[in-house]
Order: sequence, then structure tokens, then C-alpha cells
Amino acid sequence: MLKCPAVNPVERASEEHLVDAWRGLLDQHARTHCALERALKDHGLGVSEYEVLERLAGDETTERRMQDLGAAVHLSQSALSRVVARLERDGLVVRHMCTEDRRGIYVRLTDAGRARYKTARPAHRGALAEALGA
Amino acid sequence: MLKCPAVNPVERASEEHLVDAWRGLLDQHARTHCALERALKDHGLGVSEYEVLERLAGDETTERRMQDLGAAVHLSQSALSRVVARLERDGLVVRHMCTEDRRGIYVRLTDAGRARYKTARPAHRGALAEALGA
DNA sequence: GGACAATACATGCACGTGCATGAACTGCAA
DNA sequence: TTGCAGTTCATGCACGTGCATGTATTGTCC
Repeated sequence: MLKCPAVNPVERASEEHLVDAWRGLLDQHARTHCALERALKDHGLGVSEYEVLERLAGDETTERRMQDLGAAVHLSQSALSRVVARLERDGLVVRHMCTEDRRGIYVRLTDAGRARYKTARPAHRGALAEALGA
Repeated sequence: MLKCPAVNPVERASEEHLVDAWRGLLDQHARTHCALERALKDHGLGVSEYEVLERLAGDETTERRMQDLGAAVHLSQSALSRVVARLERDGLVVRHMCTEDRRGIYVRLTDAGRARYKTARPAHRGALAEALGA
């Protein structure tokens, strides 16, 4: 039985190329994600937690609104809310309402949070270099 | 206060490059994964389920051992076990012990499974093309 | 042959995530 | 002012996943 006679060879090759690209992407993503997870575990951080910390540390003000963070990080709004809750529980960030729009929440890095970030950063970079190649 | 005086500019640039690469990877992965999830939802399949189905359909024998599948798919052994359990519950595959090694489990695609795969495949390819670009 | 490590898969459990919803608040229109 | 739609974030819930463990079987060494 011939397979897929309706699809011509060119389209088929293009499709296969796409699938290969996707599998490669999946491969690289899984490897890097695992490496980061392993590296950050020793510092008591998850990948999402570190990501948020980095966004906060990268900004001069060290203070951003939840929705700004949400736009930067690949996380649903609810997931971000919980990540920040965990970070606050661990004393790495503090949340406080903005006075001008009482719906909004500001997230600020604490000294402990900044210190934790600086400590974890080399491990993070190392894992990245290892996983993504030189 | 100068930041990171111990890191020279070259290493710093290399680090930034790595971070950018990782974020790009994350971006592309998230977008593609979401697109696939949306496309497959209409066919009652998850991304992992489809992945397993594809591996089974790609092989001529349509029969593989769990550990072979585990090596091909980016899933832990326990996750794969459950994915196959779900597929079996939906009647898309059947599991049966191999006679020569009674520890091993063979997974075989049913007619319904093959049909489902063929139906879902265009949607999958379409989402891939859309997400990964032309 | 009998004891013991190794392999292959299933399962209990904890955890992080997304979706849907809820609660608090703002801005606008009548 | 009052009412109502839109927003911003938190939370209940269901689900998929990984880790650790359990169960059954195989292979090896004595």
C-alpha cells in the first residue's frame, strides 16, 4: 500500500524538515532545562524562580509590576502569581500595592534576593554553557 | 559601584549571548508547544500522546517496546507509562507482554489509533509550520 | 540449584502549571 | 452619584510530570 499518495514529494520533504526541526528544538530545550534545574537546585531555586529573579535584578529599579513580569517570562498569570508567592515566602522578594492603581502589585527584590541571585548566577551560566555548547 | 569587576568584557558578552540564545529557545519552544496543544486538542490528543502515536506509526511493525519509546520521546519512564495507559484506555493502542522477556511490554497501534493519527497529522503539521515559520 | 544484583514496568506522592473563577479596584457613561 | 464593563491579581481545581518505590522477571556468580 502506497503511503499518502495525495502529498507530493516536495511537501513531504518540507514536512519532514519541520518535524526534524521541532525534535531538535525539543531535544535542546529538554537538555538545557534539565541542566538548569540541576544547577539551580543546590541554590534552592527552580528555573521559573530564577527567571523572575533575573528580570528583577536586571532592572535598575529592582521593582516591577506583576504584569510586566508576566510579559517577560513564559508563564501564565496564575503561575507567575504563585512563583512570586514562593519567592516572598522565602524572603527573596516583597510585594506591595502601588498607591496610584490599587489593583497593581509591585514586586521588589530584597537584599537576600539579590544575594541569592548573585550566588546562583555562575551555576546558571555554567549550566547554560554546558548545555548549549561553547 | 562597578558591577562584576572580576568578569572581563569578553566573557560577559559570551554570557549575554548564551542567555539570549536560551531565551530565544524558550520562546520558540513555548510558542510551538502551545500551537501543537491547541491543534491537537480538537482531536482529543495531547502533545505527548501524539508523539508516541507518531513513533508507533512511523515504524513498519507498529509495535515497540516501552523502553524503545522512552529513548525516543522526551519523557520519564513513569510519564511514558501513563501516556501509554491513557492511549490504551482510549483504545488507540494495546499493551501485551512479550513472551521471551516477560518483563518487557509491547505497545501496538490499533486500527483506531492509526486512524486517529492520520486524522490529527495535518493539524499537527499545520501548527508546526505556523509556529516554526515557513 | 539458590541467593542476589539488575532490568522493566507500574504506582503513590508531591509539585508546578493552566484554566476558570473570584475579589478588589478603576474608569466611563448615564 | 450610581451602575457597569474592564483590569489586575489570587485561588480552587484538575491534570501531567518526575522522583522514589514496589512488583515481577531475568541473568549471574557461587
